Amino acid sequence: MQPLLLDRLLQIADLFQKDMARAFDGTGLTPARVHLLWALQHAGPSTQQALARLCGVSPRNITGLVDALEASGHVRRSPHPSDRRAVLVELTGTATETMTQMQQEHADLDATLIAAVAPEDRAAVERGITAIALHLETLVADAAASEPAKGAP
Amino acid sequence: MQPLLLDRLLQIADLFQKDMARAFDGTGLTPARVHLLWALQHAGPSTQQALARLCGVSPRNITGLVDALEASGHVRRSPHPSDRRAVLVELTGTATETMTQMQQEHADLDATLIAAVAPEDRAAVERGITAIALHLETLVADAAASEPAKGAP
DNA sequence: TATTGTTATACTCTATAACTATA
DNA sequence: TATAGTTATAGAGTATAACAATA
Repeated sequence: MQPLLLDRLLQIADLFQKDMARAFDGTGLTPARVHLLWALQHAGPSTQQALARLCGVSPRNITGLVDALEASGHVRRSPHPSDRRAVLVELTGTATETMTQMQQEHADLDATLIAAVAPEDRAAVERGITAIALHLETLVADAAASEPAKGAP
Repeated sequence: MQPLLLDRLLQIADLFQKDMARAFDGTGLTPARVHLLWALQHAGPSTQQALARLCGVSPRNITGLVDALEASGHVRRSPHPSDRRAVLVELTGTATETMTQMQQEHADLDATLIAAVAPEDRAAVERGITAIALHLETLVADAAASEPAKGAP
C-alpha cells in the first residue's frame, strides 16, 4: 500500500518547514516572523491592521511580532503621515537584503526540486498541482462559508 | 509571473491544515494532539518515549499532550507489564472510532483532489511528487548531517 | 460611533534542566 | 550508570476582551 498523494504533499511541506527553521536557527527569526517580513516585502510599508489581514492573525499578535522584529533590527515603526492612530511598519535595509537573499534561495530550491522530476512529467506536474491547489481552495472556502465562524449558524 | 511550484505545495499544506483545524474546532483536539493519536493508531499501545520519537518532540511535551488527551477521554495510561518505570498509552474505543473516521475522510479528500487532476496527468503527478519528496528528504538529511545540531561543528 | 494599537489575561506547543523511580 | 516519566521554568505563537487615542 503506497502512501496517498496528499500524504506526500504534507511530507514535502513538513520537510520544507524543518529546513527553513534550521536555516533561521540563531538569527532570532522564526516562521511567524519571517512570514511577516515576507508580507512586508511584498506589500511595502503597512499598518499593523493591514499586516494582521495579510498574515491572517489577530492585530494583537502583530504587536508582539513587530515588537520582536523591531528589537532585532528587522523592521522600523514610523508615524502614519495622515492617521495619527496608526503606525507604518517597514523593513530596514539589512532586512531587505536578507529577504532578497531568502527569495533567491527559495527560487533555487524550487528549480532543484523541479529538476528532480523527469522532464517529460514536468508540465503535467505543474498543471496537476495547480489544479489541486485551486480545488482545495474552493473546498475550504465553501466549508468556511457554510459554517460562519461564530454566532449565527 | 506565475507562482513557483514550491509555493503551490506550501499553499496546499496550509489550506489542508486550516481545514483540519476547522474540523477539530470544539472537539478539544488540536493538530499536535491529532498527530499523537495518529501515531498511536499506527503503532499501537506505546510508551511515551516511543511516542516522543514518533512525533519528533521532547518526552516532556508528550507528557503534556497525553495529559490533555487523557482528560478528554481519547487515550488511557496503563502500567507497562515488564518495566515499572514506563507507562503504555493506548487509544480508547471512542478515539479509535474517531481516528478510523478521520482516516476515511482523509482518503476521500485524497480521491477528490486526484479527481481534480486531468486523467492523463495523474500518473505523472504521482511520479513527480514522489520524486520531489524523496529529493527534498535527502537535501534536509544532508543539511542536518553537516550541521550536528549542537556542540561540535 | 468606529478604528488603531495596546495592555491584560490565558491557553497551547515547544524546549532544557533537575529530580524520582526504576532498571 | 542509564532510562522513563515528571516537576520546574521559560519562551513563542495564538486568541479574546477591555481600554486609550484618534477619526
